[in-house]
Amino acid sequence: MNSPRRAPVIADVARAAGVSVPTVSRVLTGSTPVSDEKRERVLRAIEMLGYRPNAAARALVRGSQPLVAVFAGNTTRYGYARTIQGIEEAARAAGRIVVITVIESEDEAEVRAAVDLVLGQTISGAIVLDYDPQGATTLQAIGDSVPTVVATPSAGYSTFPSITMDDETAGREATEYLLGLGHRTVHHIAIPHSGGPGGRAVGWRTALEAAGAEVPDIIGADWEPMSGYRAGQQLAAIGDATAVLCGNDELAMGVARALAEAGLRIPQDVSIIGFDDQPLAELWQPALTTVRQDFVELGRQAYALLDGVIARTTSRRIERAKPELIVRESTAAPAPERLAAARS
Amino acid sequence: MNSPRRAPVIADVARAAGVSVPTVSRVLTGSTPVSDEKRERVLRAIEMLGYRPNAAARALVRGSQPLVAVFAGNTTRYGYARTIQGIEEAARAAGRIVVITVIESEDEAEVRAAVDLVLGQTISGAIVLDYDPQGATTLQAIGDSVPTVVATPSAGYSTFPSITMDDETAGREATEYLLGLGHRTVHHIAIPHSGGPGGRAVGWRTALEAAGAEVPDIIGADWEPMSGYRAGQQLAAIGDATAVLCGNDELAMGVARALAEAGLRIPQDVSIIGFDDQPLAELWQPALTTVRQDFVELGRQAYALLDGVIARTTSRRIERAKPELIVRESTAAPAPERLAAARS
DNA sequence: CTGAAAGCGCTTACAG
DNA sequence: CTGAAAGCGCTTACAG
Repeated sequence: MNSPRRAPVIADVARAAGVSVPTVSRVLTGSTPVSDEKRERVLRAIEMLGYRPNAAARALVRGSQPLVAVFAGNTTRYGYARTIQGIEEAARAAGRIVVITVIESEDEAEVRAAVDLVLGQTISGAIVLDYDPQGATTLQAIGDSVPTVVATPSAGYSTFPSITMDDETAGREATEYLLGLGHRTVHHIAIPHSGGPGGRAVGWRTALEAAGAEVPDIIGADWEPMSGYRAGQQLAAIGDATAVLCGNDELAMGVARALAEAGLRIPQDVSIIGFDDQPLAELWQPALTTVRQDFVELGRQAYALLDGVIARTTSRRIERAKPELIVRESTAAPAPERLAAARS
Repeated sequence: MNSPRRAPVIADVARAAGVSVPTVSRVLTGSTPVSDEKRERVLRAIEMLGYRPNAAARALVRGSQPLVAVFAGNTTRYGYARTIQGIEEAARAAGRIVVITVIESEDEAEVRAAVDLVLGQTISGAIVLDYDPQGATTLQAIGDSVPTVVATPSAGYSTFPSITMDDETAGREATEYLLGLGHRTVHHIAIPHSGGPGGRAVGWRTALEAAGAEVPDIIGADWEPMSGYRAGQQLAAIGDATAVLCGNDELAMGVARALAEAGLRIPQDVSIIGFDDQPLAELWQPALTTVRQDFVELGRQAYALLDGVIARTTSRRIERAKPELIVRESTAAPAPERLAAARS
């Protein structure tokens, strides 16, 4: 049942249908009219033989395959996974298939090897998920060899057409919300590389400075919940923190657990805001206030942009997907006694 | 910076190096020895021109591309995402790239369209993630057109070479553990399609029957936490439940929230076991007892198996990845008063 | 509308 | 070790 035999080729179809090879090709591509009678015969032969055009041969003459390459630092973290989902959906709907490559390190040789492997394919275009430093290295390795588009959380300085989420505004608004609740300042537990231009940390700092609030040191973390847990322990040790903005929801959950273990109540003692609104955020106890990001839509837009770039209809348009603050149970005005304690 | 120009072809390299085209091909493939001097010249020309072999041309003569297709019902859910991660890692290490296609529905025409799109490519092989009913439909659409392997949670009856997790044993052991703690019976909140041969529900039922325990009706759910929440509300309404085995961790978390809202304590009133050990499970409060599944490893094994099938070294070997029960805080012996209440 | 011819960029025998 | 030739399976002008 699973031992491949020689697949039929276009000549087999032509023979079976009693027409020439180009005629079969014409009914396949629809490029030129074909008489109803011959078309019928061809279609029947295709059906009978189970013929499928050889994409490699087609690509060789056409110059490209209906392949779109996605380069990502990761495929399982929430933002990446969702963006990829959006890209795949849009690509499939457009009749293109997506090859996905994980760029694990920033090492130039490794990046180049991974990129070359893919660029050896006659792909139609590439989408780079520029959520981390590998993104820039990848873009450099791709160069101008293929139409390329980038999806990025922060409005960087990329020369490539790109779709960005407005992370800076998101960070600013979340911080302003907390400040508006009466918090003296807001701590920030950051995912890696979010301090660059247009990043969350920039918006957070801007809001703090505009309000004349003290700007605490950023507590660094990675993307994993356990890292948030450790950051939460640091935060608890600070003692006077009443509000914290976390780089993603997993971090926020880790922080929440660490604070709870330290005897702090959420939101009475400390308010927490996450980022992403992943499915568990609303079920967490207390339900997480968070900045929702529509990654699936970002992915769809990235595909659409690439489509335009390939067709040369668009070039360097920058779209922005708007993040949205979802207020739930993990944020509140600071308790007066906690504020007083902090003051002392 | 992003406008492609004509890419150099092998003839350009040959000309620049002052050798014939086949000689360039020989240094590229290493199929036949080439004099050091010419090899040097060729390598230099390749470097200078930035030449990359055209994979479509290569595929046309070789009959296949270094492409492995992955068909999955979903790319973002924990098990799927992790399995895909394992496949991608292994494939990249072996110099193959992976195209991923989501099969959304069971509709035969849709499945066939998606499969045909991919099979049109001269791929080396395919891996089907048979975690849902689409899996079977996909396998049928692929037929014997290409070397194919399946990764599945339950030891089904597939005629394709496959890697399975031993879901039945996992379900049985988790249930036995709960029974051993003193619970009278164990409820089951099931993800879709887990009741088939080799499935979790089978192991659960087996353990219950072996212990002479009552077998409660299965509460159906999907994979999302909110669905677990609703199932948890149903469970709370039952009143006498003291233990529940959930089809995945997200479900377990939803259940936990619903039970907590109903005033039930975990684990004093109700013990909960999840499935997967996703990263948040250990941070949940109380930390979730769960059945850990190594999906990344499952993915790697699936790739290795496919590799063997392509090379005709292996054929229908069945591997089993062993799930492991991780005991944490969400399970305990039932409280005597709760047992008494249940009895009345 | 339709067939014969050429060509896409490579690799693989075939002769040396 | 190396070049000239053929061929992989398609599509695209070119003539009718």
